[in-house]
Amino acid sequence: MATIKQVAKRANVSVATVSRVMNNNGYVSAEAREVVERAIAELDYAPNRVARSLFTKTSGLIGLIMPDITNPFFPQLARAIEDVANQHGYQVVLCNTDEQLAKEQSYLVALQTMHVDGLIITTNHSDNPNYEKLEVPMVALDRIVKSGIDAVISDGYEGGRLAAETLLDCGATRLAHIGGPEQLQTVKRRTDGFLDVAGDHLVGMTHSSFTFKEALTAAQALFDEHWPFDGLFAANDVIAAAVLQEAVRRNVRVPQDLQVIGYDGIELGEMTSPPLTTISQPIYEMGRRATERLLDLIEKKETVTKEILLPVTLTERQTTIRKGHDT
Amino acid sequence: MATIKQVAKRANVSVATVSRVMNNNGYVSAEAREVVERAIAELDYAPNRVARSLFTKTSGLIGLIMPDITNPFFPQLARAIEDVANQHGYQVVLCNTDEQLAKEQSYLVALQTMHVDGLIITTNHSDNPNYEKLEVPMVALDRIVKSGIDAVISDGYEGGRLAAETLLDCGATRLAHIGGPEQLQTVKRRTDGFLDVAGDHLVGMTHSSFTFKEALTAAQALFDEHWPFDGLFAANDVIAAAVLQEAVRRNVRVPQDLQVIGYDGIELGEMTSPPLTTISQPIYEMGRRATERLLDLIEKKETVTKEILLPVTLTERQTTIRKGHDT
DNA sequence: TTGTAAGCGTTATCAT
DNA sequence: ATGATAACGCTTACAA
Repeated sequence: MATIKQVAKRANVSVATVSRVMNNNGYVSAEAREVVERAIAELDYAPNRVARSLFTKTSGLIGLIMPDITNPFFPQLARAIEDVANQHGYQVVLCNTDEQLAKEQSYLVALQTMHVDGLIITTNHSDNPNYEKLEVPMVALDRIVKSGIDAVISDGYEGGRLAAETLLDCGATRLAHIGGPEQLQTVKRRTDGFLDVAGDHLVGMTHSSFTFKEALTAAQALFDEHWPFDGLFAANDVIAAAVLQEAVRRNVRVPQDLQVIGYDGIELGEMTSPPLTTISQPIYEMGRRATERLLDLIEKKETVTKEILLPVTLTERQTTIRKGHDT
Repeated sequence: MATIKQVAKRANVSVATVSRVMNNNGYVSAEAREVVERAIAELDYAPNRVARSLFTKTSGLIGLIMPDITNPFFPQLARAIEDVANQHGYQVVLCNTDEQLAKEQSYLVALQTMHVDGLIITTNHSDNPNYEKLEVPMVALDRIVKSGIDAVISDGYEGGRLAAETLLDCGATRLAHIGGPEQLQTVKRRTDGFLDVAGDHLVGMTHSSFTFKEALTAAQALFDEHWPFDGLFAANDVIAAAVLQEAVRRNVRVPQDLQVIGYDGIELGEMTSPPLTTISQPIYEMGRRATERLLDLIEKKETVTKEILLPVTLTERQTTIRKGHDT
């Protein structure tokens, strides 16, 4: 790799001039610009970002901290983040924490020492003190944060309500629910919204992690203990898929005997049989907004902290039966 | 963030001494070491990796170039790569190319100028000339590469054979196949293996991209034009899921009327109804091996190029019916 | 055993 | 309009 010095030499100018034409600042004559540009092209020169970083204290790097990219909710988020980062000339460093504080800490110092320009955090410990003393711009994504950290989330409470309303609307009268991990605030809101609308119609409920295996166990338990019910809301699409599978195993017909609504709107929902009705979060957009917000924080030095709340929508597929209804 | 200079001052030694204790090289007295370590602790000092990079010409960064993290095959791979990278003190930079050459190029220069220590490439253009002139260690993953680039792949040809053998073993006599994108060498091998064993039993075949939507269209066409068949091999699990969905739409019972085998062994296969029998690639292990190989290239300066071929296995779930058989 | 200083490739200040 | 040069924070000869 050529250096700025070699370019300068070849162009018969000083490194300062080369730097000026590259960064388009300061005065530089037309002729100078031309020779320099030729030299750059000839040497196939690209400035060393490490050296530049050392001086400017910016790296063009964004740290992305998530529990596990393998969880099907996160790839879309990561994609959105990487897309807009890339459009703005940033790269993203992927970190999987498995929600372990220790891993998170160690990533944090690694990222800090490599001078990342910003952080996007989709992890739970965002209320832990380490974040505050970090002097790096950051935004929390799909996580609620107490302190003055920016956040973008979608409206889980409304999503839960919408699920219950839809089920009722579709003629279900005996409702069941499988909630997510109880320590996840954003997920708990879905349950809260659902419960508030379901009221007395609720006949059974349990909780599960977001792994398919555990979801299957939870679904089995729910069927064992609370069947019959004719409408079920799952806290995410993976859990809903488990319910669907358990239903066929028990010869429960979906949607005729049991209507099911999932949550998230990940691609998996299209692939189940039958395709899953679900409450869709605007996943890609959440990632996009979070990144745009982060870039504002970085580049415009914005200082007021903001919380962005995005709406969710009902995606009707074939695990519910819409009946005619007023309104 | 404290600097080495501040540490030196506080410890009353030179920066060289501080550097020596941090890197554990050169002579340093016990007392010196102690004061320095105390100073480091007190100042909460961590060395600036950018500055270190500038000198050492290594960044601790690995570039991961993939088509699209959103494609369900890749997250597991990414996870494996990130895991082992992290265990060895490296971070990974995620790049989505959508198989577009232009994007790939621009990532390549970005990564190069930031001095990544190595590259893992799961993309198609790996035979393009840009890679060769890059002087960065790299390994191709799930891609076959002509030139002298290391690669880790799994045995697609054998996988295809295994699928056909299994279907035949399970009593299927009229076989169908949906292949993947034809330009993907590793995917084409699955088809080759399948066809070689299926022989005259093949009654119909088509191709599809790996998006669910297109797979559904392909499945419909296959049913329309070639039904009846009683054994189907899909080039990946997403396509198989589409087949399953189309089968229920047509009241074709799986596995009684039609047995289905997918390919990849992604989690999706557990979530379909019924759960999908599939040819599993050792996805995590592929990522692991690729990264370990890359680290060898980086750290041990290995120079002979190697191709690592991993075996695939049959994962029997419920879309096939194993009959008793000899051997 | 320890310190001084050069150098890594940039950018920006200050002369000229 | 251009060129020297200090500085960014670190590592490593080389000297002491």
